[in-house]
Amino acid sequence: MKITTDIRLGDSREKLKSLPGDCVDLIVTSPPYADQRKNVYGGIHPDEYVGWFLPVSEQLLRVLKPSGTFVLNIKEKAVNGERSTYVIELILEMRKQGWLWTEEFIWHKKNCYPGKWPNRFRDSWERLLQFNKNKKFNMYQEEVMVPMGEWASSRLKSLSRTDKTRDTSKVGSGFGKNISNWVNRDKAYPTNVLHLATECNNKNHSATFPSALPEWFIKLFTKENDTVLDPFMGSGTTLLAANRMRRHSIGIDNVAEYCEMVRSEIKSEIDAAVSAAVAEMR
Amino acid sequence: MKITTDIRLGDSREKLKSLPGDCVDLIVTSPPYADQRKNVYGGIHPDEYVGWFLPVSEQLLRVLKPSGTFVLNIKEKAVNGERSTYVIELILEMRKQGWLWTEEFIWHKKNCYPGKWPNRFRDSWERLLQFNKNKKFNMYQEEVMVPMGEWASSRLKSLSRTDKTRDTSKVGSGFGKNISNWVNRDKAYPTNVLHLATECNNKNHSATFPSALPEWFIKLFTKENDTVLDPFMGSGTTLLAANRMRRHSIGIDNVAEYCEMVRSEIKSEIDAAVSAAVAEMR
DNA sequence: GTTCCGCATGAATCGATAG
DNA sequence: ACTATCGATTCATGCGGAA
Repeated sequence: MKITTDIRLGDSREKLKSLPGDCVDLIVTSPPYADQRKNVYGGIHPDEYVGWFLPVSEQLLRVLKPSGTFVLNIKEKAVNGERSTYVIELILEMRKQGWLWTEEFIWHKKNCYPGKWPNRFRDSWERLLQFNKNKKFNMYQEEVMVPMGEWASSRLKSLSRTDKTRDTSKVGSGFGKNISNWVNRDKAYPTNVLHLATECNNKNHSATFPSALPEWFIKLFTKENDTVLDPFMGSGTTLLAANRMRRHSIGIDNVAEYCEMVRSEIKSEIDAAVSAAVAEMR
Repeated sequence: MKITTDIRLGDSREKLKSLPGDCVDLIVTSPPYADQRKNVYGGIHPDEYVGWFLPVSEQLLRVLKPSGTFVLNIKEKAVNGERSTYVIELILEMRKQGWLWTEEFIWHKKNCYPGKWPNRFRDSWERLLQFNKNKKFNMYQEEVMVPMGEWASSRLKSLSRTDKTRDTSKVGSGFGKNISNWVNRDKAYPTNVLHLATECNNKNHSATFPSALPEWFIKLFTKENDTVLDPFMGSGTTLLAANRMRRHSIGIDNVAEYCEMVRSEIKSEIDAAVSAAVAEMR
């Protein structure tokens, strides 16, 4: 079966209306955060953020299948010495729309942004909010547990020197990591904390999150030939992962060159996969 | 100077009223979670939790010094397949009381409780909500620094051209302004994710948090002879840490045997410390 | 083939200064 | 008073080329 990739240029609030209802198995997205990435997107004021997002989530509720899942990657910024409240307000408002707030995963960023301030430390985590339409939804835990071997080993391969140093050190009042516990363990049960680095090596375009992030949720919440939607596609990390994993995908973005770029990357990945397959058959 | 430990038996909502205003430098507490530890605290229904807690936080706002900090360890439980919203509602209500929601730390539990559910993974993190009265508060960041990654030594050995030339003319982050600050630096500031085990060395008492947790916040937000308060003392982890670190402490609990137990543990720790000091002097 | 080293860059935040 | 812009501060990672 051919895997389709549907990329649409435009504002999600409008473009989503053209999709039929109950057509998507998984939504993974990272919308522009309030007042961030102004150069690319407009930049939404924190006070207006909830009102700006609710029309989108209303449409997402419509297009998601009853068995589907919505994963929202977001983090509130610190303004004037205080954390903004628009994210937690959004959770409350989305529940009024009919969403169930099923879970909150944590993305623990290994390499967070540097900086120093008199009243706070570096922010090294983001929220991964899970929403569902029903209490019953598709979840293929085994799929994540099997690749959990890869997951754990790739995590160990890059077990950074810093992690090791801080393990043994008593400085910092006994805080430290003990990831080495994972060695020699075949299967690991995942938890709701994901420990990943941001990919900061993208050439021209800022990747929102590492591809391991959507990959993990795609494995967990979909099977082959299901459909994944990202209404704020950006550089297309979610769509590329979906395509590689043989899931159909729909992406929406209001920046034309992003749409073009993702289209051509998808195409070149397909071409590469085809020629690899051909080479193997000979 | 003698370090005092003040343990009071009773309900926090009442007992806190007997404390003078602006007398506490740091509050660290882990209140009974909704509907849990029923046997001990009677259990508060999730729907009533906010209303139950607000009179306490109102008193805490009164007794905390303007330069002080309130650290609240809490996590919503999953009820009926959904995460309860009482924690985020509490944040919004406490802001109405006058609290600033300064930061949300994550306690990433190394070895969380094993288990498996059809629709969720193990919960391996808890919230550590930081509240303050003022934008300016005491914070001793140097006290909790962690060893820096090894990359630093090689980098500083030969200051790379990028570090020297990188300036704000490029988009975004301006590194390379004051590299001289970095020479001979071997420690880095921590982040807002705390990664430590759920050690419960309290043999037969309801497990709260590991002592490393209050220790870290006591280091960060107080100095010697400051005063630490735990309005839900339980087995006294916070008070014991404060006492060891030579901070005065106040603990409140409505279970008489907890109060007795903490008193006697504090006493035996002091006795042990005294005899160790005497032995050293001989 | 490994390991090592140099390199670029990231959803940042605060305070001061300017309009 | 209130917003907009600018400067200062700060780590850790994965990649690619070299040893």
